[in-house]
Amino acid sequence: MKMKEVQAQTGLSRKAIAYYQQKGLIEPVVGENAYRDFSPEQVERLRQVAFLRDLDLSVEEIARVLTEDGGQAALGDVLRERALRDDRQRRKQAILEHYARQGYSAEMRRALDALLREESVARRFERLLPGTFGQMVLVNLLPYLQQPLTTPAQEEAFEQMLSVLDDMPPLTLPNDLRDFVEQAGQDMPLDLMQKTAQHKADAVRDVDRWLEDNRDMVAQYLAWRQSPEYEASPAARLSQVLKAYFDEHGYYARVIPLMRRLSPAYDAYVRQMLAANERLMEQVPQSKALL
Amino acid sequence: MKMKEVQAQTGLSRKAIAYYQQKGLIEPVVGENAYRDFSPEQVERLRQVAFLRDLDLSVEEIARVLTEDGGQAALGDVLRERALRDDRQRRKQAILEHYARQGYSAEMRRALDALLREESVARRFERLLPGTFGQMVLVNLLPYLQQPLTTPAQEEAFEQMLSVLDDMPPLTLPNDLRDFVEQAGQDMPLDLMQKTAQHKADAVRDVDRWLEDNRDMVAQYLAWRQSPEYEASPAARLSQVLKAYFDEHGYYARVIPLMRRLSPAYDAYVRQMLAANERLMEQVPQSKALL
DNA sequence: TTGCTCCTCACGTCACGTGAGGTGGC
DNA sequence: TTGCTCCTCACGTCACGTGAGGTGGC
Repeated sequence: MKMKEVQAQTGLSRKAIAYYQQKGLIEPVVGENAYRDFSPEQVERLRQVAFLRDLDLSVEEIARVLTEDGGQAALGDVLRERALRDDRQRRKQAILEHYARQGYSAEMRRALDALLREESVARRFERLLPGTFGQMVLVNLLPYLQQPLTTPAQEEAFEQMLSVLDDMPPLTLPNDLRDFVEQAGQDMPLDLMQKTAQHKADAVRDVDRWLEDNRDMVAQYLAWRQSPEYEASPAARLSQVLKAYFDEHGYYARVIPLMRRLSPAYDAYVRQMLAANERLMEQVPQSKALL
Repeated sequence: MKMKEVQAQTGLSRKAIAYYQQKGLIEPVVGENAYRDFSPEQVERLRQVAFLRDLDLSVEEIARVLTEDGGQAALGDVLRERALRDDRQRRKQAILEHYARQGYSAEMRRALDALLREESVARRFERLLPGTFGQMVLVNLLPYLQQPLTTPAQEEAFEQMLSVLDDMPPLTLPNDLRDFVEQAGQDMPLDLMQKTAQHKADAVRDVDRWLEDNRDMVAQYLAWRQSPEYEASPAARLSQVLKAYFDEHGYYARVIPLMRRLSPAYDAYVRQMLAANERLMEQVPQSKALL
């Protein structure tokens, strides 16, 4: 099939098609006269490209979504990124409405700064930890990023954190683990993640009480974690891969300390968590086996 | 104040500042050595530019918003455009989620096509009729644009309509009328417009009944329309200016007929409206004076 | 002289659009 | 030969970023 026909069938322009070819989305046969020849499958693919472009996916996102392998996971990533972005968009709209009514104020500027910090950190984590992970890690940090930075030292810590994140390579999972994560993430909407993070923060603030209230669950969890089923499950491997990744690229050694410097509240949270961990070891000695 | 200091105070980059200067947002004094010198007022203005850019307004939008005269109206325009855009965004997100679950289907393509038609018409009306007007005209057409186009003739009518709209010059109102429109539009959120349009369509479908139910209101309205207060009000002038604009640029002569060709439902609506008008003249003879 | 500030090009990004000028097919 | 299809440059868009290479101020 030649150019004109393909344009008619897909609704795409000559230039758009050439551009998608240049970006590697299709590889038509190029004849001796330099004419392109498109197979029906390529036309179908172009139809999909047009559809996804019309939904505002970037060409690069489309390339990821339309690969045989991991397309579903890539689509999940896009969907989740969009959900977060739309949420920020709404909050920006609210600030703008506020501005329309009251004019510029330093307070609005601070609110926007927090939003922008959130945005830049979000983008980094999306790059590093695709899929549900990026979001989970992010959701744990977001509440602390929303507080205003008051000292230059805090701002510097923030900038340093960004550049550390920029220097980290993205986590790449073997195909089976990636699919496992994607599956697990399917039923994990954003608000549930946020609730879980909140719940964890609450638990950490008063471990003894939490242990009291959840004794059975803790026992079950520990049993599972030490069971052969767990050892054989993708979850176990995933956990190891993650730990190794975070260790190797200085997440614990560099990112966490910078977060603690820029947010006193996060610092307090980490200290509570460390203390909580110790209490857990004391109260539930079997948990030591998890280290 | 020199470059470095301005960058520090505003958080803007050297290049961003130069770009805003090039676009005419600020005009610093340029000395003999080609060094720029910024006044405190210009720095304050740059702060506002930075704020609005961070809220994703384009530089051109910012230029309109930050003019002495009509800035408030321009900001209102931006706000309303964003509200419509966000709404379309959400519907795109819904289609994408649908795609993620079920894969590509012709039905989804049709739904998206309707959305895109809406988008391109919306953009045209935003250009032609800024402020609340564009939205009001648009909201009246949207329900009909959402239906699928089944014949090539309908698609052609749509394309022609777009090019007619592209050839129309934007309506420019004198300052006082523009401010009047902006004031009136303040308390007119989108959903109210949609309800009003729906109510009008219902009324037109059964005029006699509507006249019956609203006899008092109609009488009051007619009295007002013929009162000297109305004649002296901005509303009267506005109505004349609008009619002249629509007449002169072929809205009645070209756009409406094309809409009727592309949407049978709209055609029916227009015919009902014409009939309703005649009934109105019969039943309420005073209404003829409005012609 | 040195280190810092500031300047002006020039080129790149993203997803194409808009021609200009030329060739191939029927 | 004519009209149509297809091609390859080249340049533009938006809001800057990233240098390179040069000058001014203290």
